Amino acid sequence: MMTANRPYKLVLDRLNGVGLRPTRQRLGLARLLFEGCDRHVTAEQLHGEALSADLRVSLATVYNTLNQFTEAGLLREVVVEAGKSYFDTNTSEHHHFFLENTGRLEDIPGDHLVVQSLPKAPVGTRIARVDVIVRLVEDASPATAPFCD
Amino acid sequence: MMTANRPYKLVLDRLNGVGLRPTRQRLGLARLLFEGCDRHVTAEQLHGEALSADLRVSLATVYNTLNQFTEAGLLREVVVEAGKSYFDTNTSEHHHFFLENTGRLEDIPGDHLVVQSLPKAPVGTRIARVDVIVRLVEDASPATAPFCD
DNA sequence: CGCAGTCTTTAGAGTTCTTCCAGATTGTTG
DNA sequence: CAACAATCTGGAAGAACTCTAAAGACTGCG
Repeated sequence: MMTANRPYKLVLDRLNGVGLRPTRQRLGLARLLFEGCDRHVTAEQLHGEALSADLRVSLATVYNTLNQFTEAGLLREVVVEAGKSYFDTNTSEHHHFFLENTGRLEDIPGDHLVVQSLPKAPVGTRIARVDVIVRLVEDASPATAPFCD
Repeated sequence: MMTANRPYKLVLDRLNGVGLRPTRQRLGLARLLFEGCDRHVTAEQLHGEALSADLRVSLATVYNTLNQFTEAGLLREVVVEAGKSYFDTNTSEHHHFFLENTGRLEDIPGDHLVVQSLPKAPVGTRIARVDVIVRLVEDASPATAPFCD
């Protein structure tokens, strides 16, 4: 009853949890990012959404916030195209489909993909992360619209 | 005996093979790229090398050439960092180590890495390529210098 | 060989994405 | 609520890349 009336509560806790001051801008952006299903956004996209949602925020702040959230482990950066960064709200270990035609990025569901027999890291280094991008191109038939992005 | 005295012959054939006019610039860049072992370079890097090698060529031409070689299948583009493109002279199917500290990109040798149980592509699409990046960070001990890049 | 005619190259301007800056604003703490 | 620090902002700056229009270099044909 109470929580239902306080939509900010969840994201607020999230910001406090990582020691980021809960400003109007950060709260608003966090709601856009974390309320609803997993998302993959660029800074420009998120900025556009923020303006549409009547959240006055500058592009510089969107960049700052995305980077801070990423450092704090709330987001994960995914690089698939030169000169563009995507931010993924799903920080668990998983991989991606990238639709080259449209620039859409999607999680590969479940554990449908396994990397077998990882090579050992060269001397003096250790593996920090393994990224797999499955690049897709549009086929003859039109794709169905997905729920999330 | 003869071929040993004509170092340009191999790259010349290569350019002719893909229908690119063998200009001084393209020949020079092709030699830097394809004579010697497999390489991973950025446009700026290659431009620097060209100048050091007394090959007068503009940065715009380096970009043009790298893109043309890629379209022709002589190179493969690899994206690992936001806002930077690497070009790989090894066009066969393989994956990469990326050393986050230094920005070095290296091939993962042999078939030491296998992607198991690829998910099926979403309706209306088909898989064009699968990229695997194993991201490394430097450990305590210093890494040994590699032969190629 | 020589000269169209076409393809390439080039310097510099332009684009896009992102970060930096310095001053104004906001959140927090006592 | 004052004071201090953290944050936000628009605009300038930067990095990587592409575009443009004019000059230069190959190639094929005569």
